[in-house]
Amino acid sequence: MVAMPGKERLSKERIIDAAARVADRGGINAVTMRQVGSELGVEAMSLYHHVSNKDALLNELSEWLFRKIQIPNVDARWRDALSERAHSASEVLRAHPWGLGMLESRPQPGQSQLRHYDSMMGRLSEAGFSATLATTAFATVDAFVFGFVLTESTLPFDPATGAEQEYADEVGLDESEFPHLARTLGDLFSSGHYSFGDEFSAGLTILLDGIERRLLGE
Amino acid sequence: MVAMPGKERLSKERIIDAAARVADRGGINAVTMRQVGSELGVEAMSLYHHVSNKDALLNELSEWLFRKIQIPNVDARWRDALSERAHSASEVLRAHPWGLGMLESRPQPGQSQLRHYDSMMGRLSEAGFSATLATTAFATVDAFVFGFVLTESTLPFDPATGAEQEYADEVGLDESEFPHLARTLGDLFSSGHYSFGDEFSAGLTILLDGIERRLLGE
DNA sequence: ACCTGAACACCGTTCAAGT
DNA sequence: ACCTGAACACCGTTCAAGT
Repeated sequence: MVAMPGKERLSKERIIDAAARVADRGGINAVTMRQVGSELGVEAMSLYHHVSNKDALLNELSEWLFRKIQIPNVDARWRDALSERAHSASEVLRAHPWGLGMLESRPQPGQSQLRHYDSMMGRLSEAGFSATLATTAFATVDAFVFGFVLTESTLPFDPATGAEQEYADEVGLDESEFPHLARTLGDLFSSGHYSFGDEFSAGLTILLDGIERRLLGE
Repeated sequence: MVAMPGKERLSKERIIDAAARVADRGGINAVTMRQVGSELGVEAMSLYHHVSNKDALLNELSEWLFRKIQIPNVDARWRDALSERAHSASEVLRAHPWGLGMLESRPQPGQSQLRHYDSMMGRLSEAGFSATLATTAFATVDAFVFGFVLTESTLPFDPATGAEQEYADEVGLDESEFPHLARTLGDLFSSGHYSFGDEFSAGLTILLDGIERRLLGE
């Protein structure tokens, strides 16, 4: 048998990459053994020679994604380290929003997560954080990042395009039913350049300020 | 025909309640038309007389869940209002962790969400928040809550039982590979009563302190 | 008006069979 | 050693049929 054109050997790596492409196109529900197989020009059953089942494939996919989050520089000051982690994580998750839906059903922090924890605990303890405060700080920043991207992904407009106002107009919020909300939105848009995406750094700054205050008070 | 024992008339409400029970038992993936039907002693096809399809049912289920989050008292001070919202939301989501997985794939804030936004904007603007700061404050607290419960749900131990140490021992973290992490965990557990669940109020306090600082500085 | 059975195009997974 | 076809028990959904 001659090698077929465009048909390389299967491997775990190629399967995970294919699964990621399928998820990027159609969300996590599109990731079926049959779809991933067809992305590779192969029957679904062939995948079972390289991953033990679908659940294992999803675990690998989750690791694949979280490995993309950058580990902050060893020389970074604590504030930069937390901030870099937050920005890198939010970028990765924004590019692959299906990752959040996976978090809930995947168990266990994987190797890539542990490497992140370890590195961050190193930076923070060097900066004088107690074990407790370091844990709180990291957990809080991570929770904020995950939750923010999750919220963002449910918005009915794309925050990147700044179409917030068009959306609000379109919905035609009932002013008598939601007076406070209507006024707030009016105020936001009257400035002419409100973007929900900016809330990310605003929230992160509030968080880091809160952590700094706690650090100095310890 | 005589009414069958235990077989009341179907209704949208009964279907949503049944779907919630199925999700509580088996997670969101267990919510299939056939499973929900069988929970009600009825064929899957019968459901289509009351909900247009599965997607509509999941939207109703999402509304059902978010309606459970308490709207803070009108007289509450801003800090209490945000704190009550955070605690109520985290309780509801902790009791029904499948709700988070739904957020990502559900579009649109529903009526119950809008009511919350409106009420909170009312409390915050009375307390002197600008529209921008009010939005940032609410978005940040919500992101933190969602993200925290999401993180918590991926932990391999139940934070309510305080079995953190047993887990850490069991994993047998490689001290040479993750030295900082190992030391941090050692410090945490040496106090004898570390509980990850406590990170919630610790993080929330940091957040509220950060918001207060911003409010006074405006 | 409300419920159902059969049917269709999908799933994950097993297993025996091909090369 | 690696891939596949047929099969099984599941999905969501349609549609014609029952009461």
